[in-house]
Amino acid sequence: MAGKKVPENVAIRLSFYLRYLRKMRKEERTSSKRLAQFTGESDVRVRKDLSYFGQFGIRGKGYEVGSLRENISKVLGLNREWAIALVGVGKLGKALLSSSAFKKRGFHIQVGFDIDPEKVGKGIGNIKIYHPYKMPPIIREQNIYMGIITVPNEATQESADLLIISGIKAILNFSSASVVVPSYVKLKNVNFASQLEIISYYIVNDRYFHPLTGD
Amino acid sequence: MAGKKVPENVAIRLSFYLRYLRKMRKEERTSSKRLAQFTGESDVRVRKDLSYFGQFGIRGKGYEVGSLRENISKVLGLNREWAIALVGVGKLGKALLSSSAFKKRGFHIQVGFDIDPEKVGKGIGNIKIYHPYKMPPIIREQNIYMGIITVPNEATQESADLLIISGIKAILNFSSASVVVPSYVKLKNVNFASQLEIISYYIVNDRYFHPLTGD
DNA sequence: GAGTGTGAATGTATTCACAGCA
DNA sequence: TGCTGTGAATACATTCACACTC
Repeated sequence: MAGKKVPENVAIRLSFYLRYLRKMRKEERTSSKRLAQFTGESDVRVRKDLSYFGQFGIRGKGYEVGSLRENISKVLGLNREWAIALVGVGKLGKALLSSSAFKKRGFHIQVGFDIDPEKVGKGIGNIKIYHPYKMPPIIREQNIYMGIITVPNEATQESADLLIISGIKAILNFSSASVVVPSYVKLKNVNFASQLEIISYYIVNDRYFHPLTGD
Repeated sequence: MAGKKVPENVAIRLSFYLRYLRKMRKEERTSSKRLAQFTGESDVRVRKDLSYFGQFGIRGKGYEVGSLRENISKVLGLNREWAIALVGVGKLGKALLSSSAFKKRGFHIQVGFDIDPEKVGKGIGNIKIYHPYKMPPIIREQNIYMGIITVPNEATQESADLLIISGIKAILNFSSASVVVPSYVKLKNVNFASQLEIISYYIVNDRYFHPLTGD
């Protein structure tokens, strides 16, 4: 927005600030200090992060909760509804479908795809399941920009390819296979095993590195 | 390990390198260039990342796949089995239980906890479900260091607290509620809604930022 | 010649220190 | 006085350039 260099992963922090602000339905005002405490950041960092996108506070007073919530939402692109396609309606897919966290934030899984003939044609909740070959027309018609992949590893790349030719803009990949996408498509990998590997690294390296001498 | 300053999130990249090396069961040798291509990094970065932990390659030749795989595994603490406790055996919890990705990497979900009387006492696959009040003795006896939380938001903090008094060292939190943990406990949040918010940010900001002039 | 390993240089993110406003 | 907002200083991560070894 402003002409500043915006740090690469400010988005994840904004998302955290927002989570705090959403809880504060009661309070009128808050401060960078309180935001910081809650999110585990420093107060300067909170102010700096916000400053990349505008001047949302009042000097001496703090931030007005409601308007800050609005402003951050706008920066994150959450002042609208997002329609989502789910590819792979297995256990994980179904778990995501039933998650209320999405709907509350304006993310609507609107259609599902699966090759299982048992599932195709049926509906789960109020979404319909189609065979993947129907992706392009359906995704185009419904103005869907985001896709979630929860298929077995072997099917990951082809699922991504189908989403891409359907005109999707971003993919959230839950499979542990890696995917290649053209640079104009945003890809985010959420690999559960990787998460545990990282945790493992932190645990064992705390053992190697002496707790007092630091690194 | 060595006296170098190790970058904060080298672990996630190591985890990616490893994924590539695991696929290469056939090949004997590889190079930083090929690792880079596959993982979307630069070859220098690959070499630098590896150099923080030792000298694993041969000048002029490259890396021996098997030994590099071993070395990275050791750095990540994957040359052992990790026992895991699962708190919350709902849809997501069950999806994780049935995921083969964990077992293959030495992560074993060994026990589950849930307050639902329907589930307590029964087993799913070959793990048993207990009431949460049993956490401390069970986790201690079974040498469990990692906990995964997949409970509703309201129950998140108390689940974490129980894990912590049971002596857990690290927590992977799938709930969208934020948790406070003492500094000696590693916490990793995997919040699905956050992931989508970040994607949303990338999509809308690509619109603001001109595609050619860059940022 | 091919490819690793690494100090030095550059680029990016964070923190400091303080000016400015309610 | 209290708290935001921000240029300047510092710390950190990445990339460059090249010495080194097979």
